[in-house]
Order: sequence, then structure tokens, then C-alpha cells
Amino acid sequence: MPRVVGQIDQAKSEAILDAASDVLGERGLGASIEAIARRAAVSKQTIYNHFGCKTALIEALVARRVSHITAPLRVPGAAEQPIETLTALAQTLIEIVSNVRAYSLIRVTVQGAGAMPELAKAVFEAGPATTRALIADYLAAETEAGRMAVDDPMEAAEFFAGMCSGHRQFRALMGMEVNADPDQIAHLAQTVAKRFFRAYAP
Amino acid sequence: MPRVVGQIDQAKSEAILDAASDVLGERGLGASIEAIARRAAVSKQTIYNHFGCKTALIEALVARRVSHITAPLRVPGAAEQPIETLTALAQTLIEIVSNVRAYSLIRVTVQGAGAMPELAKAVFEAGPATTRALIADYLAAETEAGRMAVDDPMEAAEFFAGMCSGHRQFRALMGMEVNADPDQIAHLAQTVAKRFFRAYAP
DNA sequence: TGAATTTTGGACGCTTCAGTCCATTTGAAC
DNA sequence: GTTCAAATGGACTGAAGCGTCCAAAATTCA
Repeated sequence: MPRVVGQIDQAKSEAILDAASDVLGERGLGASIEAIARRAAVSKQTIYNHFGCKTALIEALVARRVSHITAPLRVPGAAEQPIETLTALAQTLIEIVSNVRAYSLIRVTVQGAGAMPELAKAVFEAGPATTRALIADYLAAETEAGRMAVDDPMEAAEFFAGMCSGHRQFRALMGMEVNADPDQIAHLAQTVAKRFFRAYAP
Repeated sequence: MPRVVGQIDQAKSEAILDAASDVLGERGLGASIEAIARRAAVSKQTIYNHFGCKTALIEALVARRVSHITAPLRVPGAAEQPIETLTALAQTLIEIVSNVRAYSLIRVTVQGAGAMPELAKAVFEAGPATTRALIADYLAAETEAGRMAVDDPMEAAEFFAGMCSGHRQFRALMGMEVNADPDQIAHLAQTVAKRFFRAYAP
């Protein structure tokens, strides 16, 4: 029998999305399908076979990244002291926000915010909103346990996340260099945790 | 004598920049010169007479806005208690960050970050960087006076600014709705000031 | 009114890009 | 080796947009 229907190459789809991520990150939403095809070492027509149109390609791209966005953020076991957990959380958040490369997709979303607001919302829900909810839950639990005194966990979580991102987020969005020295990030994370804990100690 | 050289209409330049600001904010960097001309009720050629090319128009636009960015932020007299000053500062910062409309230009800058990194840097210097320096100076002065205990003013200023912006900045960049209820902003500003002061009290 | 200059608006050339078409080639399953 | 879907690549259409050109109209100053 002949080749089966649906033999469409899954790995090729991935390769196309990888290439699209790169090229769009470099040149923005205006990047041409042809440029993406070249980068993926694939013909333009193949991209249309896989995704149908440019918008669908971008949606697929965002959807794929979105599913990984909050993966690194996990709240450790409650056995530790709040300040240790807060430090670990801060460290992870700062690392995310310092990774300029990860921002290429977000920059694409910002560009497309006017034309496709759903994407912007999806990214926001998957990223910042989920993160804040995670942190808020943790703070509520610590407050329950009497180790902290957080009256409004959501608000406090936003403060915490804001302290971690600071200008780094802005700089990353602007495509500017961000200091990603591990030692400095570690030190910054400790300071955030210390000051935040002081602000919300029982 | 005939019409003088340089009779080129200054008010018309302003009108063009206003229109460009609107249209670019709505449709992004991809907006056409023709659309801007229509909005400004001016012919396309006139835009080229005034600015030469699209890039120059955008540079002029950014330069104009940049000169106003930090205007609203002033550090009040030191006669007040830190917590009052901090509340006022937070209030202003939150208002800025909640103004979605003001972000249209920044969104344009984010889009163009790849093609014209100088613009991104200029906006950053005029906005966040200047703001942080102002706040840091204030914190240093209060520490000098023994009313606060800020060991690293720049870092602390970044925490303060981060607490104020939180997700609002991200949402504004994404073109999403931002809660701009004056009462809530006032309440948020008070909370930021209270918690920040607690984190850095002597 | 008249001279110098800007503004207008429409046409034009040029380039880029999305998306389509199609003849040919490739490659997996049998 | 046969079969048939998928992939290729190159040509093509149509739409948009930047920037230019130009002749006619409007505007300002004397």
C-alpha cells in the first residue's frame, strides 16, 4: 500500500515552528514566510501545507511556547523556611525575566496585540497570571501556618513578581542587554526575598 | 518680498506627529504613511516635506514624547513623612503605568527595537532609568536623614518601581485593559508605600 | 496684485510579501 | 518495484506600501 494519509511530518512541523520562532524574534512580525521557510530548510508551500496561513502559524507558535512558559516555576515543599522558598522563587523569576531570547515571542505578541488580542491574552494568562496565582497560593499557605502575615495574597504576589522583574522585563522587551550574571542574580534573589519577607513578616 | 524660506508650518508638523502617534498606536509600526496623512488631514507629500522619510518621522515622534515622559514625576519637599512621599510617588508611577494610551508609543518602540535600537535606548533612558535615579536619590536622602535604612538605593528604587508597575506594565504593553479606577489606584499606592517602608524602615 | 513657497492630490515605479498553482521529485509502506 | 501522499521549487497574481514626480491651487509677505 501507498503512503498513509496524515503522514505529514510532525518533526517538520516542529522544525518550522523553531525556525519561525527564530526569524520572527529577529525581524518581528513583518518577517516573511519565505525567510522562515529558508531557515527551516523547507519549501514555502510546505509551510502552507502544515499551517494554512501566516496567522495560524503564529497562533501555533504562541500556543506551543505558552505551554512551556510556567514550567520552570514550582513551589518547593513547605518544609523550608519562607525566606528560602522565596529566594528560590525569586531566583527562578529573575532568570526567566533575564532571558532576552525567551522574549522574542513576547515581542511578537506585543506587535500583534492590535491585530490578534486573543494571543496577548493567552500569553498573559499562561505567564504572569499563572505565576501570580502560584505565588499567591504559597503566601496564603504560609500565612495560614503563621510564618507570614499576608493580608492580600494576590496583591502581595504582584509586588513580589514586580520586585523580581523590575526594569529587566522592560529592557528585555526593548531588546536591550540584560545583566544575567548568575552571581548577581543569586544575590538579587536573596535581597528580594529578604526585603519582601520583612515587609510581610508576622 | 515673497514668502520666507522656512515658512514650513510648525503647527502642521505637530498635527502630523499627533496623527502619527494615534495611527501608529492603533495599527503598529506597519501603519502606512497614507493613513497618517489622512488622519492629519494633510497630503502624503507634505509629510515627506516635513520629515523626509518614515524612519525620521518615527524618530521625531519618539523624541517629542520622550521629552514629556518623566515630567509628571516630581519628588515633593522633604518636609513630609517618608510614607507620604512614597505614597505620592507610587500614585504617580501607577497612574503612568495604567495609562494604556501612553503605551502606544512604547509598543511602537518595542516593535522597532530590532531595526532601531537607539530609539529603544532613548525611551528607556528617558523613562524608567530617569525615574529610578530620582527615586534612588530620594531614598538616599531619607537614609542620610535617618528616616529610612536603604543600603542600596538604586536596587531599592527598582523594587519600588517594580511593585508599582507589577503586571500593569505588561498588560498595557499587550494592549489589554488596565484597571484605572482612581480609588483603587490610591489604595494600591498606599499599600505599596506601607509595605516598602516596612521593608526598609530603620 | 505679484512673487516665492508650500500644499495638494493623483499618478507612477518599484519592491516586498501573502497566498496559489503545478509539474516534478521524494520517500514510506507494501 | 509500485503506489500515492507529501515535499519541492519556481513561476505567478494581486495587494500594499514607500518614496518620487509634477502641475495646479493655496498661502503668505511685500
